Amino acid sequence: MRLNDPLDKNFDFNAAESRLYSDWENRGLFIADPKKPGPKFVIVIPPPNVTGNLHMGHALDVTLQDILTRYRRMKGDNALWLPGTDHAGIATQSVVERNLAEKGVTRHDLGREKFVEKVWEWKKAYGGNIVQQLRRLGASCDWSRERFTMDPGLSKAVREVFVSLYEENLIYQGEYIINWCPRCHTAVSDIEVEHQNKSDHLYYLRYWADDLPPLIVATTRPETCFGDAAVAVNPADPRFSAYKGRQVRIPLTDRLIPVIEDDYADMEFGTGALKVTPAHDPNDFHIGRRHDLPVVVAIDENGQLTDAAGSYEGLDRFEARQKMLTELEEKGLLEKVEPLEHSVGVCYRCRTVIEPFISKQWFVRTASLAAEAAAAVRDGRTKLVPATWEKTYFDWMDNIRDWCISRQLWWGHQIPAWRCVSCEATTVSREDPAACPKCGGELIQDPDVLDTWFSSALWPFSTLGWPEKTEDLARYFPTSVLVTGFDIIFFWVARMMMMGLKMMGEVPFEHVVLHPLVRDVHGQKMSKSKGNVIDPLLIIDKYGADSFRFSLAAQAGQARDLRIDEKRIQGYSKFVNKIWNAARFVLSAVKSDVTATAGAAVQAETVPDRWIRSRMNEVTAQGRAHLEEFHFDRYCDLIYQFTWYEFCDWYLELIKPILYGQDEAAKDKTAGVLTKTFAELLKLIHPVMPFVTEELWSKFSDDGSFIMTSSFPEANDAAKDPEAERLVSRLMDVTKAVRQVRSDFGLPPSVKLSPMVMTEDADTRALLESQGPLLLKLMGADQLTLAGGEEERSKDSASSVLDWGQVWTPLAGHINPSAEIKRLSKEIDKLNADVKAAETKLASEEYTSKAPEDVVAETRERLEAMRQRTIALSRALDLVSLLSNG
RNA sequence: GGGCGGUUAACUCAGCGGCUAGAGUACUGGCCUUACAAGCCAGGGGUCGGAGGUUCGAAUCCUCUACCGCCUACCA
Repeated sequence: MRLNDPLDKNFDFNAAESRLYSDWENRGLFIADPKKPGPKFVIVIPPPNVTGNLHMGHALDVTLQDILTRYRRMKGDNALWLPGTDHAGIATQSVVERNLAEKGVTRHDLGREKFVEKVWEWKKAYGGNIVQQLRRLGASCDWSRERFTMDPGLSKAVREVFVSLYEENLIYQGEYIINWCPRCHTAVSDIEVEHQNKSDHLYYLRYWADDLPPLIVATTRPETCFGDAAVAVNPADPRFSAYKGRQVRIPLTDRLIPVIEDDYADMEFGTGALKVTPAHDPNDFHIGRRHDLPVVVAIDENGQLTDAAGSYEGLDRFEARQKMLTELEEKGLLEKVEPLEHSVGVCYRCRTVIEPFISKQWFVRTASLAAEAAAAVRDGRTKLVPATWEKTYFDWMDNIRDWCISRQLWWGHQIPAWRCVSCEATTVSREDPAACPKCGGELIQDPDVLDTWFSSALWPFSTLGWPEKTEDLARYFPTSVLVTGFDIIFFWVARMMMMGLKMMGEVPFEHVVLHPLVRDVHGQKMSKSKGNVIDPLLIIDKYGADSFRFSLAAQAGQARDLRIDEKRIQGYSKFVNKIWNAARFVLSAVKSDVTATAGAAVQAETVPDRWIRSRMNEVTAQGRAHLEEFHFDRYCDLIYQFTWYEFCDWYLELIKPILYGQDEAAKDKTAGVLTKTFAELLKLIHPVMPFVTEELWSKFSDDGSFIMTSSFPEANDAAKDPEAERLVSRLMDVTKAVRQVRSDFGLPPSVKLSPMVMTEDADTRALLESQGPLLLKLMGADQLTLAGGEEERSKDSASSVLDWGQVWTPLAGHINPSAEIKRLSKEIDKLNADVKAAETKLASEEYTSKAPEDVVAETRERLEAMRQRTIALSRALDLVSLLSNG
C-alpha cells in the first residue's frame, strides 16, 4: 500500500477538472445499464437550445440535477441522467437567418430545402458547444444516450403523436384569430405573447349616422377602423337607444356598418360604444361570430394596411395611425384624445407588437388533456416542489385554451398533413403519401412546422425510444424528477404532463422540482441589453466548478429569485481550500488506504472519536433527508457547518495531542476513526463538489477506485452516542470559557494561563482529569487544575462561569484594571436586564400548565445560569477593583 | 382586474408556534499556534415592513395595511 505524494498547498482545479471529467467519461461511469437491478432514478435534462451557450439558468438547473443523480447513483440506485438539446425552431432559424443576412442572403433566396440544409450545417458546427459547456460543470450525464429533438427517432415520435391525436380529433385545423408576429412572420401561441404596460392614448372618433348626432367610439387603434364590421353597445345602455338598428359611417370612408347590441360592450369604458373589428382583435372576433359579421382584413401579415384602407394601403400600421390622426383632426372626426395606461402584447422573441390576425392554423384540443393533467397533480401522482406552484398550475390548466401548434417557419418538424390539389381533401399520415387517397390527385404538404414545444412535450418518453418498445423505455419510464425553472411551467411542464398521460397513460415524472430564477445581485433579470450577464464559464475559470456549484446549490431555496453574487462564490472557494487542507492534515496521519478504511469497522474509544462518529452519523441522516426532500440549500449548509466548525475546528484540534503523542496504539485507533470519518465526509460532499472530492479520493488511494461510484454513507443508530456528545460539549464550554477570559483581558498567547476549574460534580472532574490534556493547546494553557471548593480561589483571579461550574484564571500583572472595571460593569448591567426578562418569561410560563414541562425547565435553568454568571462577574469586578487599588 | 411571492444584522439569505433569532460576506480587537493567514480565536451589530388579533408563549398562525417584484388577463 503506497500513499501518494504530499499535496500542494492549494487545489489546482483548472488542471484537475478536465482531467477528472475525462476519466469519468472515458471509463463509462455515467452510462446507465437498464439491466442493473434495484430502484431506478431517472432525470431527463430540460434540453437547452442547440444554438445556445451556457447561462446561469442552465448552470443552476444542471447543478441540481447532477447533485441528485450523483447522490442516487452512490446510494445504489440505477441512475440515468439523459441529456439532449432542443432544435428551438424560431430561435435557431433566426440565428441562421441573421448569419445569412451578413452575406446579404435571405432564406427565400436559398429556398426551403437549401435553407434547412444550412441550419443543419450550423447545428453540426455549433450545436456541440452547449453540451461541452455542461461537461465543464461536471454534469454526469449519460452522453451515450444524448438526444436531439429532430433526431430521426424523436421525429418519428412527433409524427406518431400528431397523427394519433388527429385521428382522435384532438388536433384540428381551423380558421381562427391568432397572435401574429409581423416581424417573425409566424403565428405564436398565447403564452408566447408577453404583455407590456404602455402609456398610450385613447382616441374618440366620430362615426356619423345620416340624421343623428355622430356616435362617439373610443379606440386605441384608429388604423383598424378600416376593418370595422359594426359598432357594439350594451343592450342595457339607454344612451344609445336611438341608434339601435341604425347604421353609422366609418370615419374617412363611405362604408356603413350596423350598430349592434352585445353584452361585451362595457358601459363604464370610453363612451360605452365599441367598434368591432373581427379581423384584428380577439374579442371582436368572437363578437363577430356571435353576430355573423363580415371579416374585413385591414392589416396584412407584414403589418401594413390593405386595400380596405383606401389611400392608406401599403402603409405600416403605426405610420398609418399618425397620418390618419392628422386627417381625422382636419375633417373634424376626432372628438378628443385621452391618455391611457394599458398593456400591449409583444412577441416573446423580438418584442414586436403582436398583430391579432385571422388565419388557418393547427390546434390541439386541450380541454380533456388538461383535465387529466390537472387531476394527476391533484391526486398526487405528480408532486410539485415546492407545492405552492400547484395553484398556478391548476389556474392555468383549468382555464386552458386550445394550443396553436403551427408555425410559419422552415426549421422544425413539418406538419404531416397534405392537401390534394384537385379535391382539396386533407390527408394526415404516418407515412408520406404518394397521392390523394380519395381521388388520386397530387398532394402538397402543409408548409408549416410544429411549435418547438410540441416535440419538447414528448421529451420524457421520446428520448427513451418511444414509439418503439425499447428496453430503456420499459426500464426508465416514467422518470423520477424533473428539475426546471418555474418560468416554463406552462410552456413545458404542463404540456409534458398532458402528452405523457395521453400517450403513455402515465405521468411522465413523480416530482417536479421548480427552482428559483437566477438574477443579478440587484435582483434584475440577466439580459444582454442590460449588460448584467455573468458568464458561468468565466466563473468556473476563476473559482472552479466546485465553488460555483456549491454556491448555486446553497442558494437554491424555496424563494423565487436566486441572486448570484460573485463574492459568495469566492467565499465558497475558501471552503474548497479548507477541505483540501484538512485532507493534507489527514493524509499526514493516515495509516492505511482510505478506500479500504472507509468500509472497515473502527474503534472509537476516546471521547473525541466517539463524538465525531456520533455527529457524523447524525449529519449523514440529516443530509440524506435534505436531499430526499430536495432541500439543496439545507444540505449545503449542513455539510459546510459540520465540516468547518465541528470536524476541522474541534475534532482535528482535539485529536492532535493524540496523533502527536507517544501512545502508538491510541494513535492507530484515532487515525482509523479520522480516516474513515474523513472518507465519509468526502462522499457527503461529492454530489455538490465532485471535482475536489474525486481528486482527494485519488490521493488517498491507489486502487484506482472512484468516489463517484463509491457507496454513499448510511446512517447507523449504533453510532449514536449522546454521552460523548454531552462530554465534548462540556469540553468545548471549558475551552471557550478560558478563551473568552483570555480574549476579554487581551492576553497574548505568550502568556500561558493556568486555569482552575471549580466543580463539585464528579462527572465533570472525571472528564477533565482524563481529557484535560487535550484542551491545553486549545486554551493556551500550560496546566489545568481542578478544585473542589471556592476556598481555593486565589485573590488575583478573574472568572468565567459556566452553568455547571466555574473557571478561574490568574491574571495579576496581565490586565488593565480600569478598562476591565468598565467592561465588567457594562456586562453586569446587561445581565441584570436579561435576568429580569427571563423572570418575566418564567412567570408567564408558570402561570399556566399549558406550557410544556421541558420549556419551563429550560427557562428556569437559563435563569439560574444567568444569576450565577452575574454573581461571578460581580466577584470578578471586586477582585479587579482590589488589583486596581494596589 | 385576478393570483402568487417578498419585506429578518451593513449586504445576500435561512429559520415559519417554544433554546438568549441564525449563516455567509462585511466590520472590530487579538494572533503567521508545524492542515489551512483563502487561516485561527474572541467580539460588535437586528424592537424579524406597520397595526391589530389568537396564544402561557408569535419572526413563525389569523385579519387589515404599506411598499417591492413576478405571473396571469378579451376594458376597446
